[in-house]
Amino acid sequence: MSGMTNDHRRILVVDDEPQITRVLRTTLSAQGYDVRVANDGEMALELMRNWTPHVVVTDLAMPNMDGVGLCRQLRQMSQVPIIVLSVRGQDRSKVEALDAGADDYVTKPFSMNELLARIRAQLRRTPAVEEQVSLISVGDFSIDLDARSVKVRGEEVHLTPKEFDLLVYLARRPGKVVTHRTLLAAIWGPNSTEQPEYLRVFIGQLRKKIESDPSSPKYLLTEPWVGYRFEPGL
Amino acid sequence: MSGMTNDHRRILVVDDEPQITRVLRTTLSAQGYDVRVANDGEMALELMRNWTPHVVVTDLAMPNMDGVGLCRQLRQMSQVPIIVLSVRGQDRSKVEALDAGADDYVTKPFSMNELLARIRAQLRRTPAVEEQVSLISVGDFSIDLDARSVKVRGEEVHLTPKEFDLLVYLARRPGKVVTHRTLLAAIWGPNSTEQPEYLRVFIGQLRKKIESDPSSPKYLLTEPWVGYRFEPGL
DNA sequence: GTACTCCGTGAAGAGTTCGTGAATCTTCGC
DNA sequence: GCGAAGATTCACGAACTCTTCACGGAGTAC
Repeated sequence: MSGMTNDHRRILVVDDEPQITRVLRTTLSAQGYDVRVANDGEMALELMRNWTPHVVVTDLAMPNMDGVGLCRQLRQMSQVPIIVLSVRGQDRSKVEALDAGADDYVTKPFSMNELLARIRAQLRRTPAVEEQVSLISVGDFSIDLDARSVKVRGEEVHLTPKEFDLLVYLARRPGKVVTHRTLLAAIWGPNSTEQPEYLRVFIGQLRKKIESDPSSPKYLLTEPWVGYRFEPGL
Repeated sequence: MSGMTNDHRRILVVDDEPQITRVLRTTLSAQGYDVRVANDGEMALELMRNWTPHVVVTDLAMPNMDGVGLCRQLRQMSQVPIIVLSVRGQDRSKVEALDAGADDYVTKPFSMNELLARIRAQLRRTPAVEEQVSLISVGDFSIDLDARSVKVRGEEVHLTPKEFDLLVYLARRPGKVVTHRTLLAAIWGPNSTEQPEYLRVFIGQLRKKIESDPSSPKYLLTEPWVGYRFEPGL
């Protein structure tokens, strides 16, 4: 394992106790990881939408939303590995967290070497290849994730942030139907999965911008009662 | 997590102490897992070649080849998740095992509930083969679960959500008779098993769409007084 | 033959969802 | 503050799906 660089591996640390986050931030940064800290679950979810870490390390006991709740919410929008830290060593806590979507559970006090090894074990499973790909090229579309620009049939179109996120999510799964619920959770966060009005509006906006005939879409297709599907031309 | 069946999930237990293997085999089998036991590393590797389990649970201290060595060997041939059990709680042992390729490390004595939860967490990452398959291909049918599209004899047909769910449920059990009650519970939920009229209507719709001669069905067959049966052509 | 239950079909009505335009609210730079 | 861009909310017609009902045929028991 030694000799491998940890550069460009992003770790999100979630904890409300500053002394914990300070230690974790320092140690993980020294290992070459890219570290950001959230003080509670809400903040963590917010960060997730823009930053997409490779591993989430979270405390169990937190104000607003506890670690278990955070696991559930995260699992709605992402497959990111989650490591839960806690002073509680009972079976019940462990089982609850693991079944809520956590991948590992470490009891405090823990050795930093152990945590680092467990993080490495999780990172081994996520190839990080997807993140290196900054250019999605499917059919008539060419999407630059870094520049956040989109070209359709060679022509550049301007998309707002939400429109862009929506298109990227669908374009990464060409031909696959994505349910309303999944889309809402991925773009607007797990709490907003009740109002599908967003989708209708933004799909409409997107069609106006990327379809040659918005009234009979060719790329952004509706799957009635289920969700939407992206078909790259040819 | 409850309600999910563990059938056809295979777990390989590696330990040289009979009292441990006996307990693990009994408990895991009771959970519905398919369990096999190897008494040392050599035997484990031998089993791996023919059996391909979904998870390996191994002791650390063993004759011939210890758990760390086994991890290294397994990683040469497989990506199977490995959970290491050990009485040794030192950092060094944990770090060594995890860096050798183990995915989790549980210190003895451990709670069986915790181990079960950790096994579930690992299994979540490696979906069973049958679930990975997003394409059901039987006889004249080709059903893409992700795209929610159905092809019959090469021709694409559009199905509504309920029709699609119904067909998928039957197509996953080709040749088997599914009772009215089971079908209703599966598609409409357990509460709506009182009105079998739904079935007649939707089976009729499906036949109109997928049968070449809906009046004498070839695929969707009626089993009088029992239920329906799906026969893939040829 | 008669009565009964189950199955297939068609169609009508109800109920949801979808697409669209526009109004309102928020955010951010100047 | 002000204005512009984007995000959110609302309303309404259209399109689609689901549910319900009625009727006739097929099979079974007596």
